[in-house]
Amino acid sequence: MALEHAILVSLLEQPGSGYELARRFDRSIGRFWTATHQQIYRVLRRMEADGWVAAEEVAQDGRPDKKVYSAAGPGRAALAEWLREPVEPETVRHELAVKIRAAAFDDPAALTALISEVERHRESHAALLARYLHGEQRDFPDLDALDTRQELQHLVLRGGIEFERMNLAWLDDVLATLRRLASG
Amino acid sequence: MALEHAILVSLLEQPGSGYELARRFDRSIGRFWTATHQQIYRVLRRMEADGWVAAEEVAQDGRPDKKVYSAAGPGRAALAEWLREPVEPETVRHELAVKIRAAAFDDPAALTALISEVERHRESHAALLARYLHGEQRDFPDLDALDTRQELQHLVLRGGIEFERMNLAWLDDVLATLRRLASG
DNA sequence: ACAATCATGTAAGCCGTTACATGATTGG
DNA sequence: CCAATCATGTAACGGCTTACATGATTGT
Repeated sequence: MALEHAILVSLLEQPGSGYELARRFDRSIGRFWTATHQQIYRVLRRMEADGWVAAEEVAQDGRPDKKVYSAAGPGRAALAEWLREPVEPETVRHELAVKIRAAAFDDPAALTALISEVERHRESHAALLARYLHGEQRDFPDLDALDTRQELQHLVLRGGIEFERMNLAWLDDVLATLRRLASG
Repeated sequence: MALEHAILVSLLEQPGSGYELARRFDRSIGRFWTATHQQIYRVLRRMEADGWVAAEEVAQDGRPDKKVYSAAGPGRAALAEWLREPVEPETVRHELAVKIRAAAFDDPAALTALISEVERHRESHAALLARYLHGEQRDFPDLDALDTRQELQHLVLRGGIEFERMNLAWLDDVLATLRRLASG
C-alpha cells in the first residue's frame, strides 16, 4: 500500500496536478510503481482530507483549471515514518512463467504460439532498456557530479537497467529452448 | 487474473487438496505466482462449479477428510485458450525503489535505517538463491536427460536463479551507494 | 501441556481495473 | 473536421488481504 508514498515522493520532487502525476506514473515512476489516473485522483482526495498534501487552484487560459498539489508537513512525517517501517517481500506475479509451465500440457502448436508471444515480450523489454539508457544519458550526463537526490534516482535507474538486461538474457534463453522443443 | 491457470497447471502436474495447493503456492509455485489459502479455496469452488476441476472426497484416518482436486477437460480447454491469448505487461510494484527515492527527502538517519532494511532484503534474496540452486541440484541432477515438462520447469527455474543473482548484485550496489552517502 | 500441522471456511474492507462521462483547446 | 491532449471525475465489479473461527492429530 505504498501508492500514497510514491505520490508523496513525486510531489516532493515536483508539485503537480493529478493529471500530471498520472503522466509521471505512466513514464518515469511507472518503472517501479504503476497507477491509473482514477487511483491517483481518489488517493489525492483522501490525502488532502488527511492534510498530507496541500492543493492550490490554478487558473489557466485556454485550459481547464487545475489543482496543483504539494506535499505538506503531515505528509512528510508520514513518509518518514513509513521509511522506518520494514517492507514485506514483494508478491510475484509472472504470467509468462505460468504459461511456460502450462505449455507442457498442451499440444505442440501451443509452443509455436508461445514463441510469438515471447518474441513480442522480448521486443518490448528491449525497447524499455533502450529508453532507460537514453534517459540515463539525458538526465545523468556527468555521473561524477550528482547530488544526493540524483544519486538515489540513478541508483533506482541502474536497478531498472539491470533488471531489463537480465530479462532480455532470460527471454533469449526461453526462445532458444522453446525453438529447440518445438522443432525436436 | 491467472490464478485459475496457475492452479490448473499445478493440478495437472499433481492433483491435490486446497490445502496442498496452498502449500505449493508457498513453496515452488510461489516463485512466480503467490496466493493465500483463502483465495485458493474460493477459486477452487468456482472452478468446480464451472467444471474446470473435478473433486473427489478422500477419507483419511487420523486427519480430516480432504477434497482432492484434479484438472478436468473444460479446465484443460480453458488453459489451452488462455495460452493462445496475449498477456499484458506485468505491473511493477517495487517498494524498495520508492523508499530509496524517498530517502532524499528525509534526514540522514533515514539512510542508516534504510541500510539495515536493504541488508535484510539482501539476506533473504541470498537465502532464496541458495534454495533455488539446491532445488536445481535435487530436481534436475542430469540436465542432459530431461523430458519436455522438466525442460520447461527448469527454464522457469533458471529465470528465478538469474533474477535473484541480478537482485543480489543490485542490492550490493545499493548498499555501497547508501553507505557512501551516509558517511560522506 | 503446548506448538505445529492438517484441513476448510466466513466476513469485512480496501485496492485496482474497466467503462463511461464531460468539456475545452490545439494541431494536422 | 477529427484526433489528441488537458483536466477531472462517477460507478460497478472483482481481486486480494487480514482477521477470525473450528477442530482434530502429531510431536516435543
